Amino acid sequence: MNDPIPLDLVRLRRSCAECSLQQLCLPAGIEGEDLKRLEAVVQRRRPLEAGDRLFRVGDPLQSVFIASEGTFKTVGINESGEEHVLGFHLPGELFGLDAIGTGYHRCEAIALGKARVCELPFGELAGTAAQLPSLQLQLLRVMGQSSNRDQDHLDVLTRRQASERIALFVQGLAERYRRLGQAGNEFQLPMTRDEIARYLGLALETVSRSFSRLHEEGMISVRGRRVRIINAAALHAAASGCEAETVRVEKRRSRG
Amino acid sequence: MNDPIPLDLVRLRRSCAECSLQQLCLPAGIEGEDLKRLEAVVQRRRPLEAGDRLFRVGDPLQSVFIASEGTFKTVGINESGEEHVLGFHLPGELFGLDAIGTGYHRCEAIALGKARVCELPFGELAGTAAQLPSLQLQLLRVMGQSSNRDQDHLDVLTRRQASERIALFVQGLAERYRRLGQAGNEFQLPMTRDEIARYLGLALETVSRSFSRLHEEGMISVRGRRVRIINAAALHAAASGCEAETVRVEKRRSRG
DNA sequence: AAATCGACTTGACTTGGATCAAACCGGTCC
DNA sequence: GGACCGGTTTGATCCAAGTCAAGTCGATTT
Repeated sequence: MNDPIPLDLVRLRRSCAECSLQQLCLPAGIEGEDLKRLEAVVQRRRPLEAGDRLFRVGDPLQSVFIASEGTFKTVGINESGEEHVLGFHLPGELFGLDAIGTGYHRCEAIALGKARVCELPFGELAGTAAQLPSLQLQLLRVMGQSSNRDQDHLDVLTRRQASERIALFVQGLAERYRRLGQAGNEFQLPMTRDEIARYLGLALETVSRSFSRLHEEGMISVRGRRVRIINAAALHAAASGCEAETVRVEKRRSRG
Repeated sequence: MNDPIPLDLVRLRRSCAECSLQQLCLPAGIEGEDLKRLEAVVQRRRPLEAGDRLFRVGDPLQSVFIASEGTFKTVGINESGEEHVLGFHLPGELFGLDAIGTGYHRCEAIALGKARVCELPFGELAGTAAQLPSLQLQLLRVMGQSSNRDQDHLDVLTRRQASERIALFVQGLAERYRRLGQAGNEFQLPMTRDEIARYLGLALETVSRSFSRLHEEGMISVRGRRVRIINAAALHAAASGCEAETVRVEKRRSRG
C-alpha cells in the first residue's frame, strides 16, 4: 500500500473495447458512448499469485470482479468450518455478486494460479447503471445467468452418481474453454482434486476414482491435471446418466 | 377468458402501501412517490387453486411474481425428465427471476394450495427501475438475496446427513413463518413429503424416516403435515450436525 | 359402514460412496 | 543424487441412504 503508482498502470488500463473477452464479458451488447461510460468504472489490477484473496467472508461490498486472466474459486465456509467451493471463475466471468443481497461478502474469492482481474467498484457501477438502461439490463442479465448456473449446479448435486458429476464437470469446463477460443478437447485443470470434490459434494478419493473410471472406459484420458476428451458422445451420455446400464451390461458380458 | 372484468377487481387492486407484507416484500425501503410508481406496475391476480401453474419451462419472460397468499414451488426438469424442487415461495417472496438470464423460464411455478400472487410485468418493472435508483438497488438486492438462498440450499445439499437437512428445513420454515407474523413453533407444512424429498435431494422414505427420528428424539412433534417444534435448541444442534455424536452416545448408554 | 385413493410410515435388503490407510508420482530443495 | 512434500491414486471396509415391498392412516365417495 502507498506504493508509487507503477509505470505499467497505463498498460493495464487497456480499454474493454480492445479486450478479446469483450463479447463474453459484462460489456457484451454495450457499445459506443455507453461502453465508454462503463469503461470509466473498470479498474484493472496488478497480477495476482496463486492463493491471493480478493475478498473474505464478512468484508463489506466494495467491488465486483471479472477474471481477465487465470481462474478463481469462490469458497463458502459454513458454521462447522468446512469449506465448500461455490464456483470456479474463468476469464470473462463476473463474481463477487454474493455481497449484493446483504452488503457483505458471504464467501471468499481466491486465485488458483497466476491471474488478473478487472475490478468494478459497485457503487459506481450501480450509479452508472442507473443512467444507462443497457447496462442496467445487462447487469440484471448477468446476475440472472449466475443464478442459472447456481441452479444447474444444484441439479448436479442432487443427481446421484459420482461419475455423472465428473462427466458433467469435464464437459462444462470444455465448453467454457471452447467459448474462450481455447481448445476444449484438451486442457489443464486449474484446480486440485480436493477443490473439485468440494465443488461437487464428493470425497476427493471419489473424484479421483471417477476420473480413473472415465479414463478406463475410454471417454477421456487423464494424467494428473491434464485432461483430454476422447469420446465426446460417450462422455455426454455419461453426463446424462445413460451410460450406467450400458457399461454394466458390457461388463457382465465380458465376465460371462 | 374474455370474462367481463369482475367487480372485485377493485378490491384486488389494494395498494402495496396498505399491504401487511410491505416491509417483507419488494417495496421494502421504497416510500412516497417512488412507492406509487412501483405500485403502478403491480397487477393483483385472481385466486389460484392447488396445482395451477404461473409459467412453464420455455415460456418467454413476461412477469415476475410475488406470492401474496399461500405457497408456491418452483420445479426444474432436467433432461432425464426428473423434477427437482428449486424452492418454496411464501408470501412476500419474489420468484420467476430465473428467466432474466436468458429471457426464457427454465423452471415452472406451481401453487401448492389456494393462493394469490402479485404479478409484475418485467418490462415495466425494469423501465421503472431505470428511473428510480431506489427500486433499481432494491431489485438488485432482492436478486442477490435469492442467489444467497440458492447458495445456502447448495450448502444443505452437500451436507451429508439426511436428518440435518430436515432439521434445517424445519428451522428455516419456522423462521420464515415467524417473520410473517405467524406462529413459528407450530405450523402446517404446505408441501408433501415427496416435494420435500425433491427439494432436499433425498428419497421420500428418507424424509419420512428423518421426521420420525426427530420426533422420537423429542425435538419436534410430527403428525402428518402438522409440525411442532418442541426443543428448538436441540433442533438447532441437529441442524448444524452437532447432535449426531451426542445422540449416539446416549443410545449406546441406554442399550449397555 | 365399506370401498377407494393418495399421502405417509415402516421394515428388509442392497449399494454407492465415505472413511481409513497405504503407496505413488513429480517437483523442489538441500 | 536423495529427502521431502503436496497432490494423487488405489485398496479394503463400513455405513447412510436408496430401493423394493408391505402396511397404515385419513379424507372422500358411495
